[in-house]
Amino acid sequence: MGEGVEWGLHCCMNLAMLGPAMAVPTVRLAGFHELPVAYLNKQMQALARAGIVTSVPGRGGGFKLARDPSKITLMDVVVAIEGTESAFRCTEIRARGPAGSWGTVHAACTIDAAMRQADVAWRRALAEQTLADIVAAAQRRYPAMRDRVTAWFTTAAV
Amino acid sequence: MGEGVEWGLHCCMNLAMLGPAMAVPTVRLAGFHELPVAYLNKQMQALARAGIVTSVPGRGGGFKLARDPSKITLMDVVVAIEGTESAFRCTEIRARGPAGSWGTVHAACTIDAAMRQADVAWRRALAEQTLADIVAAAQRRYPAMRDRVTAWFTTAAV
DNA sequence: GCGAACCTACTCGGATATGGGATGTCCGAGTTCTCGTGG
DNA sequence: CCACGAGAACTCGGACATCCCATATCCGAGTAGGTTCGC
Repeated sequence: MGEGVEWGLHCCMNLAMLGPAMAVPTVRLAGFHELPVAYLNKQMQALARAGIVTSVPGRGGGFKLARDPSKITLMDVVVAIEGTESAFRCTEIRARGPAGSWGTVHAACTIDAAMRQADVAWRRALAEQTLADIVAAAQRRYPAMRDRVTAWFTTAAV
Repeated sequence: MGEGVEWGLHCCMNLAMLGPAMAVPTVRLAGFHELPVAYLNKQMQALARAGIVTSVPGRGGGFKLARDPSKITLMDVVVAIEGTESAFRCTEIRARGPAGSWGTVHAACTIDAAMRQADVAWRRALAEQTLADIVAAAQRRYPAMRDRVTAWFTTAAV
């Protein structure tokens, strides 16, 4: 799984804490975690295309969450950045070789079905957790987090 | 996810249908699905190292399942070939940047916990299914499968 | 003082290089079967 | 006919190339805000 997923999740988490009022440019989002600016921008574009964040162009622009954090699941973010394909991809090797002419290919591959079942379980687990849940959990452990984050992001750049 | 996982699963499935008596060389396993011989051999070595199959050297040798198919889970095969690392890897980007000095790092990352939870669900789904289950399911759809597979593998090479 | 036009700086957006890991290939060590030979 | 030994062929096992995608970077189009000029 790509590293950009982690970045996107953390950035979305920060945007969720900041609220939908202010737009944060990529430079600041990257600076908060010391990430490569241009590459993070690429991930943010993916999030924008998926409709998770909205981009505000021009001076004073940036990114902000497109909808309430309780309406954004981890699944949404992962799919937006990593793509919709499942980890396991059945290439139907049954069709190649001697067994290809046996007629067994006309129905679903048993192995593919099993792997797909596991993939569904994974997706379901991700879809059950929203950004709001994550923020709430973090807030429960570090009550001062939101204040410190908002303080840093609203402060003028160093 | 690597393509070798699919190959390894199908090969294990074939070995399960053939029974533990005969050892099948890589050439035949590859020929059944028209796969690159040497590269499949690499995957089989991984399965051997993991103790899923046992290798028989010398003429007439090959690979055979190390234990009963009901004792081999899909999880075992996937881990043997793909490795034990989970898809998502937390690099602790919280520690970098200004938030690194806030002391929030001393506890687990909330995002990592959520992703890990999904990963556990995936692994659990894979661990619940054994090779015997897969073979039984396939057999249920194509009752003649085992016979045809054994027939092909026991027949002298073309 | 007020408004408008211009200009600058800043932002996103997509097109463009680069490196590491999966993919693919090769040859050597070791074992087993086979064939020939002698008793 | 049987035992035995040398040979050959076949197998796994790991070391060696190659290709593709994730990573990383850059520059251009476009916009908001600040500035200046005119009234």
